[in-house]
Amino acid sequence: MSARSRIPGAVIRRLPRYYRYLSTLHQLGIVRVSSRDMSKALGLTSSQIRQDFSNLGGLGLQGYGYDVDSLLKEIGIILGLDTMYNLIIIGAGNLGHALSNYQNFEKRGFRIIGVFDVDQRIIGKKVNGLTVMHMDELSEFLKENKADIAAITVPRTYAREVAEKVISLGIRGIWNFAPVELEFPDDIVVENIHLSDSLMVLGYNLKQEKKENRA
Amino acid sequence: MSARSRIPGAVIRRLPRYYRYLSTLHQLGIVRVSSRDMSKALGLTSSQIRQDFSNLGGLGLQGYGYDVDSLLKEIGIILGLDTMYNLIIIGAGNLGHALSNYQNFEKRGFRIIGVFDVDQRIIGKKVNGLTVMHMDELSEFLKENKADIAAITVPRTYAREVAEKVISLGIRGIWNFAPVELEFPDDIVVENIHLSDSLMVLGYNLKQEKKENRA
DNA sequence: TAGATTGTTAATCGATTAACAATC
DNA sequence: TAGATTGTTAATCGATTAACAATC
Repeated sequence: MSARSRIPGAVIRRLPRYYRYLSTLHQLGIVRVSSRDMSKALGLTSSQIRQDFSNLGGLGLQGYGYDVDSLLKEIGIILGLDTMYNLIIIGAGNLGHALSNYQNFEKRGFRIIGVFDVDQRIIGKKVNGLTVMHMDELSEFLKENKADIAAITVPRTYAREVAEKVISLGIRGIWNFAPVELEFPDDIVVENIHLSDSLMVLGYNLKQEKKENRA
Repeated sequence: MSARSRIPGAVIRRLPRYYRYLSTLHQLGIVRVSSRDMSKALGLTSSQIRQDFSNLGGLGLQGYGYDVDSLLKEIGIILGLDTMYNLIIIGAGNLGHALSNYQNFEKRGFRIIGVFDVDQRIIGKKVNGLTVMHMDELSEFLKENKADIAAITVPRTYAREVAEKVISLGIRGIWNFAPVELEFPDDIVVENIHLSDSLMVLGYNLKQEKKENRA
């Protein structure tokens, strides 16, 4: 059991942010960074940053700071960006289209290998070089192509059924965009993107902000 | 200072989920629900659910549970779903398009009133009944139309500049989809949707899951 | 060496869970 | 009344911050 297997969830969720910031520094040719520098740029305390990196193993050097390149590389390894994951997208509506066309994912090791829908008007059309297939072809497709993650961008009412289907076909990772809670056995990993939830929280915070300004 | 102004952030983030679940019950004609019922459906402890609702004010009834309709209504009020917010979308790429076409937002009190871009090939085209305008028209547009929130779906490198622009024109809410940290004065409210961050966390968790299964 | 900055320990803060008296 | 379930208090857990000795 390596130290890494106990990295707190809160830390893991910050790693992509560190990774992004360090990538920028790397591109700018900056070779060294202190927790204080990062603290200013990211709006976290330097204490938290050191605590976080300490969880990943001693990656810094006293009196010097952190070496940008090796820190970047290390975080990349922890996040598994050196691994290639295959994705399928279920639901070729607007959001499904948007995801299919997103170039950023490939750079991080996520490759979209198939897009599925049930709407005859879309099936056969091309999105980002991939032909949209009918859901009925999914089972065949997965026999010949290994997929790790299914992005679910179907309407709310179909989300559960679709998720159960892909899981029964051996997929373990669900990236859910439908506004429903999907609960599955522990060996299934689910990440939710609830757009309207986020918008509601934004609305709430705006309202609070206004109130405080009046007070 | 009402009790509500001190509702913890962690609770607020759960409210949309409660709201969604209660809406479903309402549609099914269910009039009553206990914290135990909700706990099973949502995968939270009943203790947490009672604690959460207790923060909102005593909304339940001992020995009975919660009245679905009044709880739904109350959470809606707290989240401000009775208020109408106007949104503009900056960046009419795939994601901007997807957001523009999303019908769900309007139901929750968020109305899209304008879509902007700088690409001449898109400007003038219609998305969901709105004509895409050039960024140069933004200032004029905002003089005649009040907007509360700007959704930023431009490439990473333009996100900061765009955010500063809309803030200078009086917008206080930023819904940021670009993979950058946007830090602003306290009176600006920012919600981030970092798609690739979420995907990286999903990848990490999948990897951990595999490891544990081997162990 | 002197100065800087990490890594770590301890203190604090906040969020979750457990337990149960209050009460419908 | 007896049974059920809330609301609340106290205990626990986890995450953040503060402080500083270790050390480059």
